[in-house]
Amino acid sequence: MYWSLSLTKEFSPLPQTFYLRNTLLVAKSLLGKGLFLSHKKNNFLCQIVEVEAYLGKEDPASHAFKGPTPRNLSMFKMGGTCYVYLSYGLNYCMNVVTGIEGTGNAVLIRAAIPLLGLEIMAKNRSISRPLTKKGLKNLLSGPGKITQALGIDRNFDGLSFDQSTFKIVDLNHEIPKHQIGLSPRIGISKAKEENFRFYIKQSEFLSRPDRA
DNA sequence: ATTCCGATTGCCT
DNA sequence: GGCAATCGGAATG
Repeated sequence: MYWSLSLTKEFSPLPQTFYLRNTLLVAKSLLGKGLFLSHKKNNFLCQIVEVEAYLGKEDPASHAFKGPTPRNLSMFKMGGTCYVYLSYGLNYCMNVVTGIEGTGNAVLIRAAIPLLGLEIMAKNRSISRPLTKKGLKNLLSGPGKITQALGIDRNFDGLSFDQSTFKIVDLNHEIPKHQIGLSPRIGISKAKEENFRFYIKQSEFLSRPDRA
């Protein structure tokens, strides 16, 4: 598939109603969607292929489990808000807040296919060109890689995904149910058994291989 | 004031 | 597969 820059300008942000649904459903629905960012004269577009759901106060693995704090405050905003936090003191991770205000639900964006702005992404990721096929797969294959590639940091925390310069859009790539994989979430120590990670099966852009 | 530890990544063996 | 890097929020003294 071929994407032109002018084409991306026609994509509208997803309506807020998209985010005001069951978090697991929103997580699944985010697969195949596009993340667009226009930042410092750079235009980025990528397609989400892997996410994880975190179920607010009910979920021991969620940052929202113990209620609002200065760090997780934006998790408790209205669905469609961006929550960014610093992970391990090194990497930023980006979430999509879901549900109504105060619930603290969110979906972590874990991996994506780079579509526009590849050269700048590689530069931001300190990957020396040329961009090989392997390099492409490595560009956004992890939550910290995505934010680094797009230049997303805590300044994006609390923003809404409905702006012309920062939005999640429908790329009209509907993912058939049988192509959606389920697994436990990665890197957590609590609620390990829950299958709240969703990914597009056989995608080469996942944070880890899809082993069947 | 101090300690603990994590929704990660990349480099080394 | 193992482990260091590096930061700040949260818990503890």
